[in-house]
Amino acid sequence: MTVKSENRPLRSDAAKNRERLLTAAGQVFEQKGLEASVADVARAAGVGMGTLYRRFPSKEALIEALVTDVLDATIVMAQNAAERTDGSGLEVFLEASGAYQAEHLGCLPKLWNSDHRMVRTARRLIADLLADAQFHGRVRQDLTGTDISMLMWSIRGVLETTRTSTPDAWRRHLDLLIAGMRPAEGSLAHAPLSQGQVDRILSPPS
Amino acid sequence: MTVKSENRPLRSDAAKNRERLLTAAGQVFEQKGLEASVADVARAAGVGMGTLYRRFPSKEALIEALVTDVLDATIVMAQNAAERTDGSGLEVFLEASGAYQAEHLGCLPKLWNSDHRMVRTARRLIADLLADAQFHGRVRQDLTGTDISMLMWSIRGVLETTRTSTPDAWRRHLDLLIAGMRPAEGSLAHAPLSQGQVDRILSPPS
Amino acid sequence: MTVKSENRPLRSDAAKNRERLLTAAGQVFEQKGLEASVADVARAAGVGMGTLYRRFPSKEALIEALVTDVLDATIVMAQNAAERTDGSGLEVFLEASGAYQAEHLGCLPKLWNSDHRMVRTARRLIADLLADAQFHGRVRQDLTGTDISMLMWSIRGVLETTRTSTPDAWRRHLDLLIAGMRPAEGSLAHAPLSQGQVDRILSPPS
Amino acid sequence: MTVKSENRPLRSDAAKNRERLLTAAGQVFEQKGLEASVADVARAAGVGMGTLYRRFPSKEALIEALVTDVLDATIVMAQNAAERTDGSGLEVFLEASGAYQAEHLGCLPKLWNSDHRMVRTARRLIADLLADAQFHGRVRQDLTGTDISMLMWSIRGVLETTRTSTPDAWRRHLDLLIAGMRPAEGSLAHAPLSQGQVDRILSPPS
DNA sequence: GATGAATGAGATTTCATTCAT
DNA sequence: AATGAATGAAATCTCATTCAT
Repeated sequence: MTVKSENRPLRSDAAKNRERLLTAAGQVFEQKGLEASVADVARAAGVGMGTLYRRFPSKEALIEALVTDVLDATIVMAQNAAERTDGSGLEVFLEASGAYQAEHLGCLPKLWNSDHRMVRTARRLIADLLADAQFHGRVRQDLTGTDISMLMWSIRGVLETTRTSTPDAWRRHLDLLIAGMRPAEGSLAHAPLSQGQVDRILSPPS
Repeated sequence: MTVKSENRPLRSDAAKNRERLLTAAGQVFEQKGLEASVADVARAAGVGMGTLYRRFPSKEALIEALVTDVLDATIVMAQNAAERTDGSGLEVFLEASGAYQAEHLGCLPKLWNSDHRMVRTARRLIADLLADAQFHGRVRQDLTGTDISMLMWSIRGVLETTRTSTPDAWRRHLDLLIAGMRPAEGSLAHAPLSQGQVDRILSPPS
Repeated sequence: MTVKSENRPLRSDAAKNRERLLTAAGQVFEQKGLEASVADVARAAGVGMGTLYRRFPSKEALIEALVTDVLDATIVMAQNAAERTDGSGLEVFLEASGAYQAEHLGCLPKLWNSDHRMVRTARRLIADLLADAQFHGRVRQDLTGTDISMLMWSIRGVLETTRTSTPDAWRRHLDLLIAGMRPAEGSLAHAPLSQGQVDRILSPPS
Repeated sequence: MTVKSENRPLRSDAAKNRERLLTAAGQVFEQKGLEASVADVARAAGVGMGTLYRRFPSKEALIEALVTDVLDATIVMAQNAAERTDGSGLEVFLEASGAYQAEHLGCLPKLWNSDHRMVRTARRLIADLLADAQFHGRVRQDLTGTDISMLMWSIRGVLETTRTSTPDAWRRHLDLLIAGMRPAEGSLAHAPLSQGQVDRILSPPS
């Protein structure tokens, strides 16, 4: 499900190196956390440091590429979920996206944290899923897109702690979250975040 | 709400420095994350490096002291909440503890993550609050203590991202979580974590 | 007489740096003692700290490499001395090894102190030299290999103090030691150390 | 056998602290080497750092005081040995002084290394013992006082390695040294050090 | 006079990044 | 284009010495 965002196609061996590096980075960061050294990544990928730095100009760029891959996949998952016609798309998406994240823990700490171009795309798709779920009466009317953003952070929080020992723990938590989303008497006590607030969270005015 | 666990009382100047260091550490780690250097902390506290290391034998110990302070406070909050007689103690506690964490973001990434002695104390108190809430019919019967543990990780996840820009965002998320805890038809799709699983998460067999 | 024990050969520039580091370390430690900083060594070698630590994973490893070089040479000297057919090999060896140590003072304090694999090899060769010398009647019968071990510690003791000012002083002391080894009436008042005792000295049971 | 060299007598509690510090320093340095921290010494002596620094202006001074104590005792031992009328004084002295050093390992590395005022006193006494031994024909005529100096460094070298595990090993080595000192055919191959050379060793022209 | 807390320079070690081969 | 050696700034931690209590 890895996707290249480059315009010019890479030479095939170069592309292969890129894949190997990303796979290795995912595994290494999953095991040792993002503090793992780039040398570890290069070794795991079986390439030299120079090759790594030829593909990715910095460690940060390498991590961002991992994030991009996950976002890419997320968008696809949202699009697939949109094909549901009974309003269950949102739930299907949340479960698919949770599963995908559980298998790509390497970049978890940076996920849903930065103002990635693709985050906005994903957000629009998710907003549609939410509207559809509300239209079908599957979730309460007072939910907004920003609530779903928080929900992603929430799942990430669970995954961060349960990562290794209990890789399916997040599913139980998602059950609880979905239960909370179901229509019910009254409305939530606090107002939702505005979209602008979330924007400011992701790219602080500095 | 800071509490000394030492046996011998510290000399007054030493105690003052200890407080200054913890405060400074909280602020520095809140701003720069736990990767901030201890030199930064010492400078912020206005003391030399040696003083920091006299009080805390390692960076890790310094962080743990921050965690301990939060856990200490959490236990007190749980005890206070237990005085509610209408089963609302759990909710009161979650809201109080969320507010406290939002003001002590410095040690967030290590919170609810390690097998601290006090975590077990807190867990017992929380289990009582949960049982009381269930007894009064305020929350669904199929919840267990481990669900509340995950709920804490979840809130931490939200706080981690919203920390600076939107310090109250977590409240809205807690609304959703509490809504999910309310009694409802059927039971959650997945089985809860066993206590043993959570134990293994916090202190992995290595 | 430096010998690489690595399996894969080093790239030429790396090998050159390795040599430069060992030479520099020998000189710096000789002048300032083993407490000299590794930064001093790196500077003397004209390389960065990172290079030093790429070659030697710790200061201790660097020192051990110096020791290994000396032991390597010592073994060769013992083997050469073994070609003597008149029983003078032991004396030839002691004088050669003394001279070599006098020129490699850098690692003196760690020499003959640790349970290096090569120490055991050297010990066997020296035991042969001793037996041969005894067979030819050049040294007293009640000497044992452990006496020669002590003799090495003894020469090291003299070198430690006379190192800089009087680099040949040890020769006079060796004269005295050899005189003491010559056959004579009676036997030495105290029993020799057992091999086990020396083993325990070099690798204490902890 | 500890001796004060101060002119003005110390107040009794001050003197007691001095003793406690020296005893503690001896033990700590014996166990951990001279790299042990002064805080370790202060703790072992049961006094504060301030007290230590009131008695001894620096770590170096503390070590020198240990050395002074040993030299003091050495002089006494040399004087006692001088009462022998059969020329055995030198041997008696060497054995007594070896035993004393074996029990005061704390300052071993600095012993016989520096140009202490008392070293010259000791040296004169030892020269007398040597002359007497030579007069009685117990040791060879071509020995000089500087040979005995080297002999002390030699024993120190043995003690440095055998310190803990085999506290009596040096006795066997002294047997060998004494055997080497006995009158024999011919003379030692190399010339002895001059007194000036030894002086330069102990206080290098810098 | 004694205490032990505070200091800060300096030691070892790591690692993102660059560059010679 | 690929390799991995070199770099050196920065991090954690120690410890001889000073100084407030």
